[in-house]
Amino acid sequence: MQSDRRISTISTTSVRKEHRKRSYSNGTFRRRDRQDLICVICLAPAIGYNFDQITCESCKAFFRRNALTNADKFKCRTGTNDCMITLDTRKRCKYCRLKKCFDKGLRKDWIMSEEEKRTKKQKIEDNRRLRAMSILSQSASSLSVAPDDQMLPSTLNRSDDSCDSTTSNECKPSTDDRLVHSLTKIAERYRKAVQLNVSVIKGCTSPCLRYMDDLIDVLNEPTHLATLRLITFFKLTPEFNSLHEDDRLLLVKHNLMVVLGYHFCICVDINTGIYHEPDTPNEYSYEASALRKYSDSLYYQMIDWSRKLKHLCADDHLILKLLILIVIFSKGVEHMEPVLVESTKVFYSQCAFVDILWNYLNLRFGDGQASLMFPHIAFSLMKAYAMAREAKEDVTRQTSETADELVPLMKSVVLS
Amino acid sequence: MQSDRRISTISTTSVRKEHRKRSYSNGTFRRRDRQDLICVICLAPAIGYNFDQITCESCKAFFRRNALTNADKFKCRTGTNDCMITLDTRKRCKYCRLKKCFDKGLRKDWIMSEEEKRTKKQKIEDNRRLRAMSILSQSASSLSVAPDDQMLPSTLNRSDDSCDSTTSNECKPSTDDRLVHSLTKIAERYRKAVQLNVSVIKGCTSPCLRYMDDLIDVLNEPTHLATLRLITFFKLTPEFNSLHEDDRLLLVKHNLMVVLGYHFCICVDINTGIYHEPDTPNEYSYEASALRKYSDSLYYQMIDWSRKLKHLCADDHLILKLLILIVIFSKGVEHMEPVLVESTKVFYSQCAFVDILWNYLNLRFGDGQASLMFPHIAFSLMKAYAMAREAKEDVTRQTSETADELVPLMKSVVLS
DNA sequence: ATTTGTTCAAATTGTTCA
DNA sequence: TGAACAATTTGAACAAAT
Ligand SMILES: [Zn+2]
Ligand SMILES: [Zn+2]
Ligand SMILES: [Zn+2]
Ligand SMILES: [Zn+2]
Repeated sequence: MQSDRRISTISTTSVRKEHRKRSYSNGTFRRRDRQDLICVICLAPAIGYNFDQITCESCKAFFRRNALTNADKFKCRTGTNDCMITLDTRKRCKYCRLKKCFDKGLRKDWIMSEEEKRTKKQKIEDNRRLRAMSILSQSASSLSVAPDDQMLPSTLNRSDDSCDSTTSNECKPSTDDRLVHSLTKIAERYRKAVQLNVSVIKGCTSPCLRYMDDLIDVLNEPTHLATLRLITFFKLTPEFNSLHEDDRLLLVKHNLMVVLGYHFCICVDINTGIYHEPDTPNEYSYEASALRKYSDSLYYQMIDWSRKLKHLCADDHLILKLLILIVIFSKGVEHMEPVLVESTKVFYSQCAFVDILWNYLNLRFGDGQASLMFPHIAFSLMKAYAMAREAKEDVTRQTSETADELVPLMKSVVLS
Repeated sequence: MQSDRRISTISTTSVRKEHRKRSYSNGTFRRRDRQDLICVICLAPAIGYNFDQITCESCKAFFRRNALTNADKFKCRTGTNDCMITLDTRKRCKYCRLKKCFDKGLRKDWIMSEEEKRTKKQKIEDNRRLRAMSILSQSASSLSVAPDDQMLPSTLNRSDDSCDSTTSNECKPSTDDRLVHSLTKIAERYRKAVQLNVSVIKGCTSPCLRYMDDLIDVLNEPTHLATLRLITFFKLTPEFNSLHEDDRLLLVKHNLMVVLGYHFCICVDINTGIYHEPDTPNEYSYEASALRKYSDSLYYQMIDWSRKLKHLCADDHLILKLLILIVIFSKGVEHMEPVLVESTKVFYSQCAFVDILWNYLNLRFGDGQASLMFPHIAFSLMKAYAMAREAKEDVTRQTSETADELVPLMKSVVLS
């Protein structure tokens, strides 16, 4: 009101700000206006704000293309430097069109720099990969099994358990029962996860080896199937499925490669060198040596690591499945730059499964064994992370040209 | 309303506007219309707007060719000055055809002037050359090496940069480590760049001199290869590759000739007078005296300059490579008319490499030496720019007739 | 040989999509 | 928001008629 006299300089700025505020703070206002917006440059029907002013698509593109080029690149065609710019005339004088853009307050500093463009591109690619993991977001009920919402009873928050040895036997069977129940659930979920994801490759009735020609095939077939199954396994695990979606994506992205190592250990038979998902009699088997497609080094490391791990846990798949759950809840083993939304929840979930493992080890191998085994398990875990990183590097190196052939989900998993 | 008296111009304009509006404000209308447009001049099927009216191709060409010629060049064939102009009759009376063009509102001021035509032609030629440098635009990843995106840690802002592998002592070795790391990267990139561009001329197994007949050959063979390698070198340098494309092109266009001087210094052996890219045992050598093809004067200057520079930097190629990087980020040493889009970024990149050079000189020759050497380096640089300009003049002079024989990329580089 | 007509190349501009 | 695509509009170059 009192700014009437300051139109030329001040008002443009404040009007611009006003626009901004209105357009961003009040969605309905903006939407209502949408229908009859007109471009401040050429008066054509406009689509919304571009570079801080309401413009049509073409003026938006024109500005983006020309605002950063040298001012003296254009010359007014009429020599007046004041050509009228309308829908009809906007093509006639580039100089005046651009001048009007600046006069009307289109901001060239909003045009993305190369740097920003690259960042954005990267982000888009990331998102594309995350979206490939959208099965993570689909509701568990879509898995056509009744999802058991029941979190496993953590034996952690036990006023009882702390008195483990002190308090006597009456509370002990209760704890064991709970443990067995938890373990049963976990085994059950894994089984379901396997069943729910069947190979698209025509099965075979009798045991049958399938040879892999190159790394892409390894990744797109057995590893992809394993990934689907593992993700389903996690989705069937309420502690995981109840996490914030961003966290689920992040945890999978960062840990699944390691998980795949443990899964390999579940599937591989060291003696025969055959890789086969247990309890899937009609599915193909693969040669463990297909891992050579990553690199010979990785293959030998994986075999060696698997042998040791199998020995350590007496080839008890339940332990491996627990380790898988523990791994998937890991954060920060590698540097996990983006922070988790609910990192505490993730941490406690992991603790719960560590606790279950601890108790199971003591139950299975005798009291006190867990504490003896944990250091080895931890060491094995470190090794698994190292191999996962190496495997990713192998993939990155080998598929730099052919990354497109990877199914999108696997891109998310195996590329950095 | 008050413009009644100006019928002839205004009315055509408003009619035109009507056309325009209809055709542009309604996409479907326009598209449907495009099929059966008819020329306002001869009623033949038309293609779209030409000089502001819908015309056929031939009337468009006719108008372009004749509208700017003297009006009285033509006379009406029938003397009526009102011949009917149709598809069949349009050829009969040029006078009336042209008259109808003006009557219908074709605008002769939309025909490009000679000046504009020349500008456009120049632009096309420029673009053709730029496209010859399209290797600058191709993504670095297409170079089939993993592009290391890692900018060199400027020792300028030494705050973070997690001590990569050295958990060692204090700050000093960390800085040195970073320096060594940067230098290693640079040498590595140069090496890769050389490897990635191999001569198309059949190599030789044993050292073998290749004689140059004339300047064109010099430019098209060894200089072209050197150019390709240097451009690749820059592309492998993230600080360069992340610049705005326009800037990359501009920097190369303006600085590459100077860079080629430093590259010559890397390749030449003053004592033997042989020019040979280091570490390419199977490639031809050339006589340094091939520079006489530019001019004797330039040859002597180059040899003298190279000798001094080699002496100054103890023939340390790493220093020369650093100088090359510093040069490519130069702006305004010569008058660089068009302003860079991201000139600040360019400036800081250059500073980073100057910094690296400074530290390297102190490291290699002893603390405090850098400040003693820099004036000489700066003087040498001035000389290099002077020679580059002279070389360009030599080329322009000598190839004025035969410029077509130059490979396009070299045209961009050596023709001002 | 000139004029006319057609086809082509190129830049610019506009639109759609994610 | 930009990328990628499609359309428009210009002159050049060539082919065809006068
Ligand atoms: Zn507009
Ligand atoms: Zn103008
Ligand atoms: Zn016509
Ligand atoms: Zn006539």
